[in-house]
Amino acid sequence: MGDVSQGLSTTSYALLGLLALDGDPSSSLTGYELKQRADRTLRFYWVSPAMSQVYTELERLTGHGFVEATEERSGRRTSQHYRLTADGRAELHSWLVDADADFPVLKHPVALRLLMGGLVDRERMAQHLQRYLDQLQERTQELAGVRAWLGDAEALQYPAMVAEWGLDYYASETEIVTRLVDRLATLPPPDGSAAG
Amino acid sequence: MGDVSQGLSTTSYALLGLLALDGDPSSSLTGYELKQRADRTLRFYWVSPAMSQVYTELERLTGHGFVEATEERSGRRTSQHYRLTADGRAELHSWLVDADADFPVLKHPVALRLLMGGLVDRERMAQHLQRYLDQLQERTQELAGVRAWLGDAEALQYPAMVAEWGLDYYASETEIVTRLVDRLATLPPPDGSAAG
DNA sequence: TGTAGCATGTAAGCCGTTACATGATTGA
DNA sequence: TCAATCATGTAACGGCTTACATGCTACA
Repeated sequence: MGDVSQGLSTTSYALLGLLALDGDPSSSLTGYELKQRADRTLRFYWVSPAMSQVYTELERLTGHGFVEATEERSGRRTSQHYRLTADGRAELHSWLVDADADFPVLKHPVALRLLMGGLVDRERMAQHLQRYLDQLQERTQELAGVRAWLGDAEALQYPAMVAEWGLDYYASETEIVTRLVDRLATLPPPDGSAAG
Repeated sequence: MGDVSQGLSTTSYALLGLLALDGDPSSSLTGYELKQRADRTLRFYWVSPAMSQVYTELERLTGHGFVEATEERSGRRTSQHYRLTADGRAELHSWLVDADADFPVLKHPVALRLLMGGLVDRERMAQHLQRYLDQLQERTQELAGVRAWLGDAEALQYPAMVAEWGLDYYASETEIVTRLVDRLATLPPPDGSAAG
């Protein structure tokens, strides 16, 4: 049973986790609903996979026996509802317990541009950072909405903790970038290196 | 010439940027050296591509005319040294100026596990977080080394800024996670939800 | 003599995206 | 009746990794 324990991608486990988190154990979700859950939480500190990827993963997980589908019908429209199996729950549990979590990977296009700040004028770099600050604010509001929606129920205390972690992170990032903008403004003149 | 301006991946631009940053404009790097530069800086806020990927990108960039290779020979060993072309510099510049930078993507396996913290016992989660704190400290030391190595030369002030950004981020993350560990310790009992 | 580092590549394959294709249901 | 949302998939392809393969050079 447990011999395929290393075969799943992290995204697979993430989706398995979303199914496990969804209230009572007998509840089931469509691929579409799962994608919505992912958009709501997963995307802030992992990725929200594309719809097509969600369906692909659900099929893979079904093949492993970690989820099972039941076809439901309303009118002439059928949809697959997926539910975590006991095997799936065990697999998820052993992943949570065993695996050495990788160090987080940050793909930060803004930092990447700042690295090469010497190639463009300061104003332009400041604009990039300013735009990033705006985006950070948007994101913060979105995540604050998620946090509020999670409420204070004990069943959701871990998701709530993660959401707060994200909010703390955004706050810190906002501070850092604000300081960077100030610092850019008081930088010594760029000595004309911007030319090719 | 400029009609392929949207064709490069961010990693390509990152490598182009490393070539541009490498001291005097006439300097050139081997793929191997470029990979070392990437390991030193890029990996903290982007990714350090695999060797094979570095060579692939260099070939692609050569095809676009953004870098050019010269074969150098020492003993009976030959190696390709790559240098940014004027076109490459222009391409990089227009990317720095034009492109709307994407919002950063964070792939955070530790946060992902904490999300499902309710499925395992608190001790286990605390151990994950503690291990993450240790890794953060290692990373901080590595990045502090990079920051020191960059020095205070004006030519490297932007890379230095980015390194400091990273250090601030690690410091903030360390604080947040430390608080989380404390909070886990004082959490109400897990009410036995860990069973299947 | 042998190992670590320098240096370059090819092949296979996974993960994930975008684009495309289809059709039902709800509500304005 | 039209648009938005629900719902499900396939095809093509890009980016990146691991594993494999090769050979030189410096040094202990």
